[in-house]
Amino acid sequence: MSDRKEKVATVRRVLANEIAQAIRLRVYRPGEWLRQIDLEERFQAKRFDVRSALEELAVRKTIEHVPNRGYRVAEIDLKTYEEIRATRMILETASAAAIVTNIDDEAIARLEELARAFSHAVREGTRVDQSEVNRAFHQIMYSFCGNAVLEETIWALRDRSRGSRVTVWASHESLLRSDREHYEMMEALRVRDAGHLAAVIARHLTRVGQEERG
Amino acid sequence: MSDRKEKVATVRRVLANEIAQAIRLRVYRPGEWLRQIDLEERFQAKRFDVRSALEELAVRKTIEHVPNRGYRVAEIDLKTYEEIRATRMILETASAAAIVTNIDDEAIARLEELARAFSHAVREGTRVDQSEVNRAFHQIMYSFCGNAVLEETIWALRDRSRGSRVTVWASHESLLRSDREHYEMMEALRVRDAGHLAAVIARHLTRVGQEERG
DNA sequence: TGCAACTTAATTGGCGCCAATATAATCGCC
DNA sequence: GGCGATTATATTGGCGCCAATTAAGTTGCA
Repeated sequence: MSDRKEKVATVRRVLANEIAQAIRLRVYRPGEWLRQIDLEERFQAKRFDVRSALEELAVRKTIEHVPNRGYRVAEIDLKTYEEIRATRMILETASAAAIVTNIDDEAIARLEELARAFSHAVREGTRVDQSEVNRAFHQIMYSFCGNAVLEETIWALRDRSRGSRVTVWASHESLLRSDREHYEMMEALRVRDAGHLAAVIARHLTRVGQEERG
Repeated sequence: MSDRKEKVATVRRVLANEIAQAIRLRVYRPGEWLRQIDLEERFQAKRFDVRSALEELAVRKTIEHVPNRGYRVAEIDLKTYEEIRATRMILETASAAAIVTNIDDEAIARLEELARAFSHAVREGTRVDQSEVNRAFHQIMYSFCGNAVLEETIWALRDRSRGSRVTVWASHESLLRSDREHYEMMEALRVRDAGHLAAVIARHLTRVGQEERG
């Protein structure tokens, strides 16, 4: 409508997101150094833009900056991981109420699709496939919390916890449980049961944290 | 202890914090343009560092970047302000429980001091004095939530909401209420009443939001 | 006098060069 | 042959220049 808040997609912003995606896709793994020359070639970008993008990601804590050494994919320690998990727990369970009131049937249908896609990925997909489908599912769900800032904050935290060396789904059993929980979440959404939705989300996050230690 | 996670204070990071502080102190007001040449002189920094610092603040959403126009102090709209408030509400009330269990007498004594300093600032200080003392009070309190990530997240949101054009304490009456609430929070801390602490925090945030509209 | 086109001034931002630094390789000594 | 010192190589990062862009100022015309 108005030209007020037009989001300007600068080169560095786009590049930062591309690199962030590559990190999610495990092209670059936690602890790995991101050499500027490689990035220049891979993304066909100028050196300056690469540096800007890396700086942006460092501010977002996706990567870590070591002066005169460069940038590497953040490798978060267990303590920080637990802290992120706890903070996510607070925000994600709190958003359940708003999601339940705002969600519509069309969105639930899209979630249904993604839940099935996840079931499929569990059987024949790669870890990355599973992770991306799972991401898409939650992206739709949280987009209905009706609070852009809350949404951003949740995703900032989720992206940060990617830096964990431990795999998110440690066992195949936990993958199957995540799978079932997607359907359980949708059931809670259909009957507009905020408490139930929050409970499923909490259970999911708790489980992930516990498997780590065990 | 270990040299592992040594926080490196680069020039740009220090400068970014200095500029952020200047914004908090209302040296630069919401909507105002930050000219790079001015910043160079004021902070005795090289142009490149100024630009890096501005980029960092833009990523942190403290300022806003308009290509070929420059950077200006973010001027958040009412909707975003409300969203930040709602998110803060979630996080800050949720941290009450941990604060209550972790706080010690020495910290409460320091809070007592700051609460008195605030009372004093209400009577004879400037808006900025009041704001900074208030900030110090909450900084100590939230530092006892035992979760560095949660703490960071809370402060990121608080700093973002500074960009609001509306004054935080609209009336003198609301200032007095904030003043009283500091003592009420300490009382809750002394008797280890998490519920009460959360309630005071919630009341404070709700009130601030309501005065805006009214 | 008001408005539009043009000129001038101020400001931002892309970019490449090279010095500073870290890492790897080589060499020499024990 | 192992290990420390030294040289060579690779990589990062500070910085200044100038083109591109925008804003301000000025002139001319209706």
